[in-house]
Amino acid sequence: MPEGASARQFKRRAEIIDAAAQTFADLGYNASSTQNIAEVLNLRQASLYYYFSTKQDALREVCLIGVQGFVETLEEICASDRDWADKVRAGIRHHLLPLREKRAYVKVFQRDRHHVTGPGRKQVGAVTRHYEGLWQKLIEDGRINRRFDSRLDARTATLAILGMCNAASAWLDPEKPGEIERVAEQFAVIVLCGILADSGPEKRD
Amino acid sequence: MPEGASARQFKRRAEIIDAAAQTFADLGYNASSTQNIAEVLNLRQASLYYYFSTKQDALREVCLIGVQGFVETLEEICASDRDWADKVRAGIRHHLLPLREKRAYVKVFQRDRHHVTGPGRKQVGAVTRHYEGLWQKLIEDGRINRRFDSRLDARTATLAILGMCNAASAWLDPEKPGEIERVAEQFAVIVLCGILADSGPEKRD
Amino acid sequence: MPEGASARQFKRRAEIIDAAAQTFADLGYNASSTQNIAEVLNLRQASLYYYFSTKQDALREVCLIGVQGFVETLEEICASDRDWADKVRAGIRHHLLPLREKRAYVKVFQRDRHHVTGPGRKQVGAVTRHYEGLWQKLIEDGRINRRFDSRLDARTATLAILGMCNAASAWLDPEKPGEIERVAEQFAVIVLCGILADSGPEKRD
Amino acid sequence: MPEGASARQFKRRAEIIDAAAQTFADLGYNASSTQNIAEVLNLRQASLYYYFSTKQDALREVCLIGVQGFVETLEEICASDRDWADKVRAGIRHHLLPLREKRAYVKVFQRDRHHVTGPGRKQVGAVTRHYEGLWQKLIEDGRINRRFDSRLDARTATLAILGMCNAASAWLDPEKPGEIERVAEQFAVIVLCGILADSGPEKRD
DNA sequence: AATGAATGAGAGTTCATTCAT
DNA sequence: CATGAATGAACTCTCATTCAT
Repeated sequence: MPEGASARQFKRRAEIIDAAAQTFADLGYNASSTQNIAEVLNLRQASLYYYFSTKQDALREVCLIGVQGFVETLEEICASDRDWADKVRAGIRHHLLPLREKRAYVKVFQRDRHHVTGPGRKQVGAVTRHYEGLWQKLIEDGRINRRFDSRLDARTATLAILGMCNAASAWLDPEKPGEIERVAEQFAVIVLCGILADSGPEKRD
Repeated sequence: MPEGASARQFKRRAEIIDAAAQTFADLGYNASSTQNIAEVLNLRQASLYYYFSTKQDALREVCLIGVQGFVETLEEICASDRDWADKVRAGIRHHLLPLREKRAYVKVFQRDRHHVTGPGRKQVGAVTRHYEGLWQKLIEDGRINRRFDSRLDARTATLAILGMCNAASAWLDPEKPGEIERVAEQFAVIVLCGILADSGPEKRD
Repeated sequence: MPEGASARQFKRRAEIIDAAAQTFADLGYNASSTQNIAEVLNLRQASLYYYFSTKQDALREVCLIGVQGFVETLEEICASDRDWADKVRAGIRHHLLPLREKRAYVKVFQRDRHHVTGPGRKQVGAVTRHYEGLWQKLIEDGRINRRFDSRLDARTATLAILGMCNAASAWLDPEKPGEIERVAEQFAVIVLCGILADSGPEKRD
Repeated sequence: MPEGASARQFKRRAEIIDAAAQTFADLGYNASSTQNIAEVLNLRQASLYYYFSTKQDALREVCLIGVQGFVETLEEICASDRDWADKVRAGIRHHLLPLREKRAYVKVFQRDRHHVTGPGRKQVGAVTRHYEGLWQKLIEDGRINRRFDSRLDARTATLAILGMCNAASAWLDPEKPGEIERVAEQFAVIVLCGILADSGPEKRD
């Protein structure tokens, strides 16, 4: 059954890339040797090259999997007819959710994407810029529609939100049930309302 | 003039470490070769070892310079008798200000500190934890004193703020006059008040 | 044939260590570069590291092979019920015999053992001390049983004998048939009877 | 006073060479760095080159000092009208005596002389061969005159004696009063009479 | 008489990669 | 599929040596 064989192959390949992602996430791309990856898999170094042709290639693939879905999801959110505040809340939530299924990939993308060279570089860069652009447009639109504070600079706010969210991949424990949702909600509250308490009649700050 | 000689030595050494910081900041610690550093200085690679004994050592020194002052400054801010909101605002501001004078050092500290090994590792870790602890206490105290939102989890808020601020070292242009202050103020507004506009009588969110 | 493969591996590794032993014996450990070793084998220098992980490691292995058997053989000799003189004679003989099969290893052990560092150091030191101890006990016992001269200091005599024998690895030509046995016998005569001729009735010296 | 200055210079130079000898003796020539030597003297590395022009040069000088006197002393002994046994005894004694005043030099000569290259090599080799030749002649003459055992091979016996004596530089403690003389006497007894006890009427071995 | 600064050469070691099996 | 063996390139680090001061 060639199909079954192919499926098995496919799965094995995924395991290899998974090990690469894990290793890159733990040690960083440059500090990871192919030896490190092979050890995780109980494989000899040379055997890896049956699955990818270059360490660089593995990085590119890990990064691409790491961004996969971000753009589409955010586009859907933006296209929906929710309130802007809700869009931001959902945006944050869906920025963190992938940590559950592919934390290593996301982490590697965020930290090591700059080490992608060759043709993959542009691709990765383009996706990144596109994603940031979507966020920026979301903020900007919300501001123009007077839903967001008029003093805001959309780009700066975007980078603030993304900085906040990206850092989470370094400390958030995705195994802990409900943790991702909790953190996402906290982030959303901070971003939307700030940390100041509503202090009765007096306007804040 | 022995003093002049010693001062010259000191200055030269600073230049070397500066080049290391610059290189690490640009390429990342592991992707930086000592050769790269030497080229910046118009020096042969071997000559670097007259100034530091190990690439690791250079990293350690860069990282320590990179954190220098953060703790002290934040301690002063916390100890002052300002309002909590002002403390947070000042904290953010002084987290970004060092980017002006030693951006490379700060960036390296933030991104490559985990690659410090040996005795320096503990030192760097301790400072980092101390700094985070100060922030967390600041938030927590503000919350207990009902100045900050009671729904806040202090640790999560802390990591949110620091994530936001740290990311700035990757994109903020410290050469642009007033930029740091502008970004700091934007961050402060977001963190304190959120991005929502005050929309008249209706309470937000 | 996995067994054949394994045997081939084993043999190849032995060749590598052999080349290391040869090179160390010729130039001394510190004056031998891994390059030197590689040249003997018609291999690129980097390829050596497929077989051992460190030059130090190679030295350790060479040294251990160099001492291998000495202790066991001497123990057997001591345990036999020969006369003490015969034991000494046999001890000398079996100290020299290994030069035939593994001269380089023995030479390296004798001259460069002090350059073994790390965990191997203790091991090598222990074996050495054990071997010396056996000799010393042999001499001491012979003296106590009035077979050896009562004026002897066992430790000094031991070191005298070993010094004499060890030096042989520097000049004795083990290729020459019968040479080892000839030298061993000469040494035994000297050690046991001294060089003075029996001059009739008058006692010597 | 130029003479006083010159004398001081001379003395200083001797100190430098002394430090080199000490270091070579402790670590071996190849494992000794000029840095090691400088440390002993509380001097910077570069300063050494005021006193010798090359590490090789230092080795050559140390070696030459290490052999100095051996040939002359042995020649005198051979030329004297003592009995052959006495000559051997004196030869051994005067082979060990220099350990008292210049142990490091002797040790380096014995172990590292082969690392002398260039013009010094021949010189060192010639002295060595001359010294060995004197011993060999001494033994041979004794044998021809029926004072030494007729079964002896002079060359082998020579190398046996020298091996025994040379090894002493590795373990003999020259600080201990009387130790050198004691060891020399033990060696002489062994070499001349052997270790067997005189067992009454029955001839030994 | 000594030093600070620098350098060229080379050493040991690591590593991604290849290829025949 | 996987491995053993090998390699070229690069890297960090050491060291003897030089030279202006």
